[in-house]
Amino acid sequence: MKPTAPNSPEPRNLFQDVHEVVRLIPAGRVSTYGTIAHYLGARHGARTVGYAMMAAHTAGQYVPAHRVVNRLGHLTGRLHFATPDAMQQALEAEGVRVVEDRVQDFGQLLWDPAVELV
DNA sequence: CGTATGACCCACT
DNA sequence: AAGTGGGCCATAC
Repeated sequence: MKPTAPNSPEPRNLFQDVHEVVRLIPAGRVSTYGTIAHYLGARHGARTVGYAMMAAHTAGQYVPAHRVVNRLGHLTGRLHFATPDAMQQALEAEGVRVVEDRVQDFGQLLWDPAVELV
């Protein structure tokens, strides 16, 4: 990869934090980029969270990126999965109803780490 | 080494 | 009230 700085034993990039938070999302629940970003303390970091999702496949651990949607409950990243329907099928497999790439009862299924994770 | 791109959200005019 | 631009991190060429 790339040689890290001599004083950086653990490069805790924001991407790593995002990946870890996403991994904490329980099955059957969904979260949003803005919510995670806000939890990390980055008001304008929502975009960075989205970038982290795309780079999720670079993480050593599995990241349930299918449980992360935009604030509108829209499956924005469905085209980035192995198949266009992989995200929707994964959500439905967990009991999440998805219609036209839109999560039903999104407000109820929304998982906020700052609230649920106390 | 510098430039460009990529799953978004909020604030301002 | 609606529309537009700005702000952020990391990786690849």
